[in-house]
This record gives sequence, C-alpha cells and structure tokens, in this order.
Amino acid sequence: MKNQDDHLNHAIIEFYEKLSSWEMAVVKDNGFSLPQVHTVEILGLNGPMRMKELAEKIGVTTGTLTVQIDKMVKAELVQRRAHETDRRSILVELTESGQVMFEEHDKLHMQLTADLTIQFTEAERAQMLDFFKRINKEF
Amino acid sequence: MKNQDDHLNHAIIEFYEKLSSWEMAVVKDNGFSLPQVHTVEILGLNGPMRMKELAEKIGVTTGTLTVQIDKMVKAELVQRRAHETDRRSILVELTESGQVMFEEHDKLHMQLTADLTIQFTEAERAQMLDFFKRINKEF
DNA sequence: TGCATATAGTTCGCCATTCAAACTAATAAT
DNA sequence: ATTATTAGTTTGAATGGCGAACTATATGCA
Repeated sequence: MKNQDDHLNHAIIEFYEKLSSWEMAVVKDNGFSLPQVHTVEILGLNGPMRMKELAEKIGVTTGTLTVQIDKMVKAELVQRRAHETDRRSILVELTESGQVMFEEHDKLHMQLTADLTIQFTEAERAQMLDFFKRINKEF
Repeated sequence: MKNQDDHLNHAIIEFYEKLSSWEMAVVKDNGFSLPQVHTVEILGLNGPMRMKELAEKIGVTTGTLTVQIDKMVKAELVQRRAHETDRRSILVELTESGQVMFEEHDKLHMQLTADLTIQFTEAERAQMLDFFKRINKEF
C-alpha cells in the first residue's frame, strides 16, 4: 500500500525533526556545544571508539575531530588511549566526568521517552522496542 | 519496568543517531549544505512558515536564518512572501525547484523507510505508523 | 624479505556558519 | 498615546569544518 508507506515515512521524518529540535534546545542550556554533547552521547552509548569510527558516526572529517577532541580533553570530558593491537589507531573514551555528563543527559532522554509514551500500555512499549531493535539492526 | 524503558530509550537514541548519519551522507553527495536540505525538508513537510517558526525548528537564531534564506533565495530554492495579517512577519515557502528538490530527497527517505521495514508485515507497518503518530502528537 | 600502497591520525590555512547585539518596523498592552 | 514586545535584518567577532600536506604504522605482493 503505497500511501500508507508514505505516511509512515513522513511520520518518521517528523519524529526525527522533533527529536532534533529537542536535542538542540537541551544542549543550549548546558554550556557545552552540540558537537561535544553529541560526542559524549555516542561514546556513552557505544563505549570507547577509534577516531576514524567516531568521525564517521558524527559526520565530520578526522581533521575536524582531532581539534574537537583536543578541546574535549582540555575540558576533561574524554581521554585518548592507545589501541591494543593497531598502533596507528587511538581510542577515545569518556573520563569520569564525561560519564557523569552522559548519565545526566541520558536522564533527560529517559524522561522524554517516558513522556512521549505515557499513554502506551506495557505491551505496546514492548512492541515499540521490538520494532526499533529490528529497524536498527537493518540500518 | 525500569530496565525495559531504558532499552526503549537507547533504541530510540540509536535510531536517531543512525538516521542522522544517513542524512549527512546523503546530503554530502548532492551539492547543497545540510542546513539547506534541512530547511527544504521542513518546508516541504509543513508548508510555508514564518522565519521565527522556521528558526526554532532548525535550532538557529533568526539572524542566522536570514543569511541562510538569502542564500537559498539566490539558489532559487525558496522565496519570501508577505504574511497576510501580520506585517512584521514574512512567510518562507518552497519555489518550484525547491519543491522538486524536496520530492527527490523525500524519495530517498521513502526508499530508506522501505528498506528498514522490509521484514515487517503489513499489520506491523500499520502499527508502527500508529505508534509514531501518537508519539508525534505528544511531542 | 623489501618496496609500494593503504590507513589512522595530526596540523594548518582557508572558507562557511553561527551567534549576539544593535537596529528598523510593526504590533500589543495599559 | 506611550511603552513594551515581537519579527526580521545587518554586521563584527568567534567558531566550526574541510581538504591537503605530513608522520607513523600496517598491509599486500613480487
């Protein structure tokens, strides 16, 4: 059913746009830049990561990321660590205070998710989780 | 159930991050900047909009938006139009070629949505749409 | 093995983006 | 009427991002 898919598509985009606006608004209030919060978010969710990988996820060049990470190291949000097997690579990971920042930011996300699904039954929430998991796997 | 909600929360964030990376990659290939595509996307979905409103959705100041829209007017993607009742306000809308660009970009989104939900049954897709609609209304 | 090629990250110069503040014009409030 | 508020623009300063040149390490292959 073509039209139905169109609706689903637009509903997804609308959701994405709204989440994006929400993220901006939240970030504006906490003193750090959006790229910094974004980086903390990614590292918090995925754990330590190589520069290259992180740059791809964020969508910037490694040149840009080097400068970005330098600033974040100064701000004590992240630290660099040698890669165990590949000496060209460098792992970036959250410091303790970076971890704290992640958890605080994550709490806001939790609250948002709770607010958005407030009228969902327990079963619906479970189904929603299943849907997202399957979609994320396909990505 | 606390833990379940945590999973749903993180699945949503993961989805958001992936969509964000996808959008970046798509935009890089088409010659226009990310904010420009973003603007076209918003106007295409929501129709003509005041500068203020648009700035809020995108997450920039109106000063930034003025410059941005100037460029897009030059590129013939959008045009300014007087607001019917409030003479302070200005409506921004897509031009014909802006509309074409929106539809082309939208096709990519459609394809992505189709790919991501390829293993979903018709009923599941319908339920997914219902979930997104309810969440978007709550936002 | 040894040499060519590829990959990871850094540095740096240049251009694009963004913000904040000052400003104009129109509207709303008292 | 006068004052306060709101929408949008302009501009100077700060920031962000890209791409090319460079260093160091790893991989491929004759």
